[in-house]
This record gives sequence, C-alpha cells and structure tokens, in this order.
Amino acid sequence: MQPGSPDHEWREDCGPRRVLELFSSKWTSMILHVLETRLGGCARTGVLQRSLPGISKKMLTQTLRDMEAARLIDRRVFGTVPPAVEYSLTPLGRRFVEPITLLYDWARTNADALDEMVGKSR
Amino acid sequence: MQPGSPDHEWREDCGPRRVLELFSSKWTSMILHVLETRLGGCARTGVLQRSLPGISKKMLTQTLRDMEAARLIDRRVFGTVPPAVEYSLTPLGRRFVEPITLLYDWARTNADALDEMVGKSR
DNA sequence: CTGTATCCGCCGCGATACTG
DNA sequence: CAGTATCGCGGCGGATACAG
Repeated sequence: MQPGSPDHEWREDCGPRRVLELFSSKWTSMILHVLETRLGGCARTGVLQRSLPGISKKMLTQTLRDMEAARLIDRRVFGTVPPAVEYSLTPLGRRFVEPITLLYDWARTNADALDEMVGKSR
Repeated sequence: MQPGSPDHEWREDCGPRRVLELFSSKWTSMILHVLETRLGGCARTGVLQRSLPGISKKMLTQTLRDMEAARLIDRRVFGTVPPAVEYSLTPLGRRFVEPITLLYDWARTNADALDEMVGKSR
C-alpha cells in the first residue's frame, strides 16, 4: 500500500454509509424508536407528534410517507369520524430499530460525555 | 396516563437526540471512524479526502473545524513545505466513535436488510 | 383529527478561483 | 498540500390556509 493511502474507504454505496444516510433524515430514527417503545408497536399521528417536540405537521406527514414507501412502516386508516390513522413497524422496520436502540442506550449511559460537548462554544 | 399520550418524548435537549443530531452532519461520524481505524488514530487531510469519496474540500475543512471546536479532534500543523496537517482523536472523540462502530458493525452484518430498501422506489 | 397545497426565506453545499 | 473567499442554485422545512 502506498504511503498516505486510506486504510479503507467509505464508498458511496456501501451499507454503513446508507445507514448513516438514514439518520440524516433526522426524524426517521426517532419515529421508529417511538413506535418500537409502544406496546403493540403502533401509534396514532397525534401521539407521534406529541412524542417529538419540535416537529411540524408537514415534516411528520412527509417523513411518514417516505418511511411507508421504504417499507419501514405500515399505515392503517380507520373510517371513523373523526378520522383515526395508526402507524406500525413492518418486519423490516423492526430490524432497523436495532441500531437505533443501540445508539439510544449508548447515549443514556454516556450523558457525562455529552455534557462535555455543551461547552464547545466556550 | 391519559389515553393517546406518548410513552416517552424525545425532548429537544435530551442526550439521545443530541447524538442523533451529531449524525445529521453527515460527515462527522465518517471522519471519526476513519481516524479510529488508522494506526495511531491520526490522518492527514489528503487521506481523509480519499477515504470519503464524494466529500468536497470545502465540506471537509468546514467539518473538521466544527469537530475541533467540539473538541472531538485535535489539529496539528507541521511547518514544513509543502505544509502537512494531521488530525487525531481526542479522548472525547474516542468515546464518540463507540456508537459509530456499533452502527458500522450492525450495517456490515445486515447487508441483506439494507438491500431490501433499495427497492423502495419500485 | 388527519392530511394537502402554496408560498417563501434561509442556508447547506458545490464550483471556482486564489494564497502561502 | 492545505486552506480561504465568493458566488449562486436547490431544496429543506416553517407558516398559513383550506378540506374531509
């Protein structure tokens, strides 16, 4: 190997990078995690909105549509009035929650390291 | 608890969400991971650029500056000509690589699930 | 309650050119 | 080789209004 060459590259189509890109759509992982923590693995729109302070209605809907297209979640509409809609994890979705849970647990047990970063503007 | 209320929320300042936001600056985690896989935990600018296909010089410099401010990496300049600059992980940076490694390993052992998502536009 | 449709400002990020 | 400065487009995402 030539001096200065990389040990290994992050090719643009490699798995790890695709996973990272999933996280870059900032709400996706949070939605997956909320669904996973609900008994039965499903939740209505309003619950999701309340579980994710700061998300706008538009972003919520849009992200849910994208996730549905990616087959990470299922959407079920009840013909009631007022209307009710329930979202649930697909088998694929359940797999993708795994690394999110890992990340979540890491963050909870490393609150101190996180606090150190708060001072980055000092 | 009232019906329909969230099991738990992702408050805007909670640890897990801050970690997620770290990943949202898409290059940060890759840079950390590249540094971690290098013997000695340090690399020069050119190596980083070659390890991250698709990154522009501007984004690389910018991200490195942000990471330095966040105390995730150290920057060391050699007064040689042509100039050489070496980046290395701080202790804090080494902690933050942990969850990235978890994610990376998960992705490598779940290539099949990732492939299923390729068909999301079908 | 859930969802759609516009309008629009902000800024992320690439392209390019230039310095030491 | 490493870094800075500037321009400019595209689109992310909020605000608002409306509908079933």
